[in-house]
Amino acid sequence: MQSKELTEPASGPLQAADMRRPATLVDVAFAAKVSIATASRAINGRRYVSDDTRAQVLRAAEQLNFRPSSLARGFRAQRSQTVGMIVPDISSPFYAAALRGAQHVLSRQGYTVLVCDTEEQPQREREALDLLTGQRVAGLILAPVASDHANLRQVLARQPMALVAIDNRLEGRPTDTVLVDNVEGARTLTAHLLEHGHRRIGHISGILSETSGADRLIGYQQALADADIDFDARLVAEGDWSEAGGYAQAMRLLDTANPPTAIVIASSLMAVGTLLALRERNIPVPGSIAVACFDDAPWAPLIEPSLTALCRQDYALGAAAAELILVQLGAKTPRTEREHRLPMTLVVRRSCGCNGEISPLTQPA
Amino acid sequence: MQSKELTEPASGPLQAADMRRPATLVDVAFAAKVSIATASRAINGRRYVSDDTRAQVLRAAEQLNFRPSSLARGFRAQRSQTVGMIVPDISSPFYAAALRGAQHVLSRQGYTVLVCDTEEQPQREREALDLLTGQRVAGLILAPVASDHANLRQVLARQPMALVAIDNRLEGRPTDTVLVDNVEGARTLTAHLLEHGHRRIGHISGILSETSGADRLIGYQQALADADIDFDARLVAEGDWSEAGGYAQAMRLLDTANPPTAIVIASSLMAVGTLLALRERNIPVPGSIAVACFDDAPWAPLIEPSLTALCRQDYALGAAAAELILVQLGAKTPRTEREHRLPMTLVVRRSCGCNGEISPLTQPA
DNA sequence: TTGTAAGCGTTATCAG
DNA sequence: CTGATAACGCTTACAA
Repeated sequence: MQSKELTEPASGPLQAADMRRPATLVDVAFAAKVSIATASRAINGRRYVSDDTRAQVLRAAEQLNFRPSSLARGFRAQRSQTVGMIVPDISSPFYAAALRGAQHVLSRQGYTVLVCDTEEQPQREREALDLLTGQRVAGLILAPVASDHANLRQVLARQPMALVAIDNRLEGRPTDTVLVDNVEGARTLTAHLLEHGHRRIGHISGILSETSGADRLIGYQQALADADIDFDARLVAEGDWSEAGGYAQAMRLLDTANPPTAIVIASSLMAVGTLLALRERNIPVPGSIAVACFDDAPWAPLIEPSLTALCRQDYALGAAAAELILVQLGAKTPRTEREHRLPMTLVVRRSCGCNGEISPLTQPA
Repeated sequence: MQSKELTEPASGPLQAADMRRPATLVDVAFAAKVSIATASRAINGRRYVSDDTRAQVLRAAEQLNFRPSSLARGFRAQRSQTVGMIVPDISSPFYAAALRGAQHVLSRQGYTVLVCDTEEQPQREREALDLLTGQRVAGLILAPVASDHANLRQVLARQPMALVAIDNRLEGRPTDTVLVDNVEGARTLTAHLLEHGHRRIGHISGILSETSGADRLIGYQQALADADIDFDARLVAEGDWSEAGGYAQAMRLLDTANPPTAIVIASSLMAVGTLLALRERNIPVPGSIAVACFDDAPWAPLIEPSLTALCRQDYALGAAAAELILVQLGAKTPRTEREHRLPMTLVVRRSCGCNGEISPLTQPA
């Protein structure tokens, strides 16, 4: 008795393209003179639609500029075509590149990426989690800062959601994880400085409560052990990844009774701080103190002296995390490991004491 | 006759917190022994709810770990609490910082940010627009690359949506826009090199079909005109913002009959390319050729010679764009201009010929 | 092959 | 102040 009203949009059929309301499936069905079900099937490329009908519907959709509402779809599916990404600082080149990689992979499968920048605050990490939970994201790529993940566990208990940790391991919960091979990287850097003949090698570490920071320290210790050198805790200064932190910790090491002749630094930003400290003290690099660090950057070959650094593949890291999300969501992708550990490559320049060349470009795209 | 079934969730009341389905308003209402309508009012802090009832509802919500579904809300409102951001390269420090600024402002108002990276391809810009349109984003922050915005206009005709352009003007359509003062910046750089006594100043420009590239060229020309110097088109080489482009265009300028004695470069990345070219040719900087560029970077003080550059406030740019979105959405925010032109400040270092100091830090946070 | 109708969670309208 | 109910756009059993 009311089938006419049902197929016809409340505000009348769409005739002009300048209507103030996005076209809906009802509009399309009406224009193509079919039922909504048929229109839906045609749009989604399902079987059991005659070629004629399909063409008709697609033409109508085209004409009306129809864009299926992801909101309605997600609402019905109880899950949005959306993946959240929570990072401590999206303006950091590492996370920005990782985001790019993730977004590249995900957008190809029709997902969009919701970014949340926690500004390094656990409080904001919790807020972000709530926000994304409310959005019913299908998956979450998380670069954890807070070590307390009670609320994360709580959320996941009620919300089935693909989860991949990046950069740091998520302790206390088996989770797909993508990170760089921090232990091996630190071994490589330290071993390289050992090859230059250094025996008193310092380490400006990252934040040690983060697994990446801890792992880098472990690698440094392993390399020393491999060379039969006793570990001296006085040669380790805990930084906070930042340039200012690197500066401060470098000063601390320089002010010890017996300063190192070489330093392994856990980030290039801290290396910059260190170089500034050394410059201030008029200590020649690599002459009096050699330096090698993590996290190569585009400017590493240009500074004085050019930085010997480990190159990480941030884009690949984000892309790998996204792939893992897709795997968990059952999308079509190759099966992958539980913990991806991406290798890093040493880019030898001059700060370590080598005669590094002047290379025009540094990081692979 | 069925009110019992309606207030009680289909799968039975929620008792344990480990249910496999997020709590809904129905669950909360049931637990608080009120109607869904009342529960909704209580949750949303609306009037006409007794304090007792409200407390009861909030307690139930808390217990059940209730997170209102943004999907359902958005679906009902025909608009998500979401703002899209389309940029050509999110791993570029400028866009990354702008994203951070935007996300900071928007998340404080309960919005989340959907990022799309177009990888500089107009095709992907169109796809991103479709994706975000489907998501029924409330607003869109767009850093345009494609000059053809026909489809954008088409989309906007049917979808009411807050829109703010950043970085480049969106020609042919009055749009809120936030950009840096490109003309003034180029004038400043050029004038500074003029003060050093240079009369033959070249320009490695950005992409001239983008308004930022065009404006920078205009500023360069204006400064020359102000100094009564005739414009010589042979001194302008159109780059593409990239390091490789800067290298190539620098070589081109060097290979002309009468090379410039100073160069204004439209981006720091291109300046790096230029410096590498000059180094390759053994041309001392600033001795034989002085250099000054746009887009200061953290590593600018560390390279050899340290770069004289214009500092842009990317974070502020993103934040301003977000504010404009909020204004358009009628949220509570101060009224703002139609076109924001953020000033840039000249950071004098050594590549221009000044005796720039070694500053420990560069960019303001 | 096509059509009908239920239902996803929320808010708004209207009746009590 | 509170409760019942319709509606938002879409997918999907199920019916034809």
